[in-house]
Amino acid sequence: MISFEGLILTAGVPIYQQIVLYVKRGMAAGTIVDGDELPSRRVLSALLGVNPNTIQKACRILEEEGLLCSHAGAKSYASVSPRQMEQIRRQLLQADARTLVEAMKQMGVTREEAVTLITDLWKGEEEV
Amino acid sequence: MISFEGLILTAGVPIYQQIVLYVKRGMAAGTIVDGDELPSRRVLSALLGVNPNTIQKACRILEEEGLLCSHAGAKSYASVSPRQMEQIRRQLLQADARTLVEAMKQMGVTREEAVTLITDLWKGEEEV
Amino acid sequence: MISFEGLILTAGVPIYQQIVLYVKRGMAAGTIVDGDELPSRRVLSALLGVNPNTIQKACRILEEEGLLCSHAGAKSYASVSPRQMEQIRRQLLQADARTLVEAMKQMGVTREEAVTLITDLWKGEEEV
Amino acid sequence: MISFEGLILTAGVPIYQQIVLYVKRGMAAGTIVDGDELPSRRVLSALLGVNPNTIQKACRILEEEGLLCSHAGAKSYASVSPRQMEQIRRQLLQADARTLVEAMKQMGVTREEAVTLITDLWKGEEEV
DNA sequence: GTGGTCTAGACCACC
DNA sequence: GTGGTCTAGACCACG
Repeated sequence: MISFEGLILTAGVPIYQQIVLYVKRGMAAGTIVDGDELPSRRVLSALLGVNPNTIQKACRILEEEGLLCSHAGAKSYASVSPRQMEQIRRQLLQADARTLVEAMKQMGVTREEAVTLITDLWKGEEEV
Repeated sequence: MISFEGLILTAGVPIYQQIVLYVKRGMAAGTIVDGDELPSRRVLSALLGVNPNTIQKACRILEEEGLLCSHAGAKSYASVSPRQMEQIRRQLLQADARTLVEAMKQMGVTREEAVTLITDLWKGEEEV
Repeated sequence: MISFEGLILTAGVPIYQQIVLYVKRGMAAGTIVDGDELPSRRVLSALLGVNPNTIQKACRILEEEGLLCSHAGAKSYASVSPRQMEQIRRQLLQADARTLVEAMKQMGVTREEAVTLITDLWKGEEEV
Repeated sequence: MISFEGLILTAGVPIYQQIVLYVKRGMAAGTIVDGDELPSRRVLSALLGVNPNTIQKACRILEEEGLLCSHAGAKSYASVSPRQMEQIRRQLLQADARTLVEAMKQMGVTREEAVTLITDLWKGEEEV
């Protein structure tokens, strides 16, 4: 069963997108593997405190991308091949890193400063 | 005069937020300093290819945060003290870095791998 | 025993409604008369390839309208008086005809054109 | 401006489908021609007493079928070629007539009886 | 119990 | 003012 404990919803960005991204990142990390069972719409909606319809939209998108397999009346399962996993991982890493680099450069931060900032934050979070 | 040449609008996220963030990052970088003049609503609207109302909304937000000083019928000027600049810089850097670290960790990326990814991307962009 | 051979399920409209309508039309046609036995839930479910719950819902509606008489653990029988049959027949015919006339008129079809269309289609189906 | 006065919403069938069908029938009848302006979402929603989102869904479907042309911030216009009009007309007429013939046959009505029913109803409505 | 759809109301970007 | 999107709640068919 896929766990959504680590998902912290942020205001201002569409909820269904956050759910889709969370699942994709889990697949990229290997936390979510092929055949994993997804909690039902109702359970997930209660767990995240959002409307079942919002969950449904996220699931529909994942299904259209071939990452989720769901049939009426039956449970839903993750459907991700090693090839897809690798592709997702690369895409997400590139997108995240690129966003940060763009922001840093625009703020006049040097590469060394950026790396220091990242490593410091990384260590700080590990202590928590 | 504040330049908006580096602003590349991304689809999916509110335009006025992108404008606000662009100005804030410029202030954090020192590119935009206290007293800098903002292009008129009309000019900016034409420059970015967006609706004047959208520009107006971004300006209103910046004004409410005390980062823009505008009087009716007159030009608008950046209003940022060294103390504000430092605060904005720290906030934005922390936010961006934290977002990346969270994403990387969720995807099971090690610190070394993340740093390598960042530095590589940084160099690659410099060549462009 | 009531036959359901002629029932062709259409997607998009609730199945239980289609079943109810099929039975009513059979009563209006005299194909289904008072005392006729209904196949069991299980058999009907298998015959139509539908969930037993859906069959159950259709039966409940017919029962509430007094057109079906079923006792726990026993078979179900059609319960329709000549008066009811005539009423159902008139209602359904009027409803169907009215729907068509409305549609035709809205599309600017003349009465002659409509009659020709109907008779042609009628003959065409008889050949099949 | 396209008029929706003749649209009477029926319960049990999706509202957006009824709206789509109404527009198509208008095109088939020549009542709605290429370039005709559609009332705004808000106006239509108030006129029909339904949610603007329901109107939006109907419009989206019409747009996907190439029968409506709408741009953000601008009015929406019907977009139907003579060829499309003829095609729609044929499809709708066939569908409506076929539905009626099936129903009538199932109820054991003869062709003559059906035609009489239709013509009588047609005259009756004309008097109204 | 499951997933899927329809209607509803609020918000956003744009003219 | 316009069209477009997101979230919400109720309902349906199904296993």
